[in-house]
Amino acid sequence: MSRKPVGDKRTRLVNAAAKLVHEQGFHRTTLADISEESGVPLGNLSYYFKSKDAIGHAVVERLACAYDALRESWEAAPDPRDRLTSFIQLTMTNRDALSRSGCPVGTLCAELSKEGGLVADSATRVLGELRGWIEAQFRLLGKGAASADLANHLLSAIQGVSLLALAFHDVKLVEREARYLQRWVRDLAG
Amino acid sequence: MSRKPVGDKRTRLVNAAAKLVHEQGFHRTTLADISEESGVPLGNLSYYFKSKDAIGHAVVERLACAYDALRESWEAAPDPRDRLTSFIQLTMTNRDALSRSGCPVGTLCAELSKEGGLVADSATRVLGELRGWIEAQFRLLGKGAASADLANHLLSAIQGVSLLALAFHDVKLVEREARYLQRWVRDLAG
DNA sequence: GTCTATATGTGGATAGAC
DNA sequence: GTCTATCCACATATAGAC
Repeated sequence: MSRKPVGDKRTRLVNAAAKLVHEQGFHRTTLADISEESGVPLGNLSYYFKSKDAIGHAVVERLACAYDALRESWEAAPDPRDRLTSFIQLTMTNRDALSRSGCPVGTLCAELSKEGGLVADSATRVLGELRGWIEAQFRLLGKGAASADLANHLLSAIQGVSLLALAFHDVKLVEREARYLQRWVRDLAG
Repeated sequence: MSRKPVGDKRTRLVNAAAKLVHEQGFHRTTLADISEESGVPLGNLSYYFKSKDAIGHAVVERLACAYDALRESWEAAPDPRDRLTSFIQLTMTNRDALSRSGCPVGTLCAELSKEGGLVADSATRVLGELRGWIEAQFRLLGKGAASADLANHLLSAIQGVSLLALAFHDVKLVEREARYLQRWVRDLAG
């Protein structure tokens, strides 16, 4: 019952692809890059994925699962305000990666939404699920019909500061905006 | 003194490249695309630009000039609050293009900042000039040391909503966030 | 299932005639 | 200055041995 280095090859491929796509973007990441990073020979990729888009889709599915798990952990808190605080705290925790490579979902949407396609659509869906969850928290806070706008506003702020942090390579931007948003959530009437 | 269709070839090339880069992104735009869009034969591009990066740089310079002109027009208003309102109004005016292709500067930064290089740096500089101008308006409003944070907050909101509008292909997002920000600027104490 | 070798297409850049 | 034809590198995808 011997075990290979880290998980099965499919998992290693998706992990490698996720890392590279986040750091370099989807177009700039080649199958050769993924092969090297994962240690799986180039020609073997096609056994696990029939195309580069299929790898991209698997990467997005992996992100979707990660966000599912995060939301579940945030829901351990009974107060929706605390849940939103946890969400904002995530960007604070990841501020180094954000200022280096941006938001893994947001930059993917920005890069691929212009051309459309399966990967772009699934990345947008991940963003949409997150937005829906945020909106639900505002609803629980009694914001009613304004909840959708508030969710878009919060997600915009997070995505926007991630983009600025990436462009200016400035961690402090995330720190300051996160503090700003934490106050904003705390001070919301309701 | 006969005249060619629209301006000299160099200008036509940059205009075509700007349009395509905005709509498709930098990597996905090929020299062949630019050749076709501009009507300038492929092999002739090298006479005007020595590389694709040189074209990208010219496109960003064109954007920088456009924003210079915009800021100058906004400064016709003596009240900094009105100037900021004009800035926010710009995204409202361009909401259709934003929801189709995102912010011309922001998406370029998102795409290229991960790899660095001349084009990424100049795109970031355009964003920085805009940020500096916004900060100056807040300073004129007496916001003092908080002006930098306020500028980053406003620019983040604009960039964030542009990204969401692009991902979800939803014009209404821009309309609602613009209204939100207009109120925010109007209600700022000072 | 795993891998080497390669086919096929495309993109950026250039050579050189006019 | 302008344009046609082409080179070369590289990326995706596949063929087929083991």
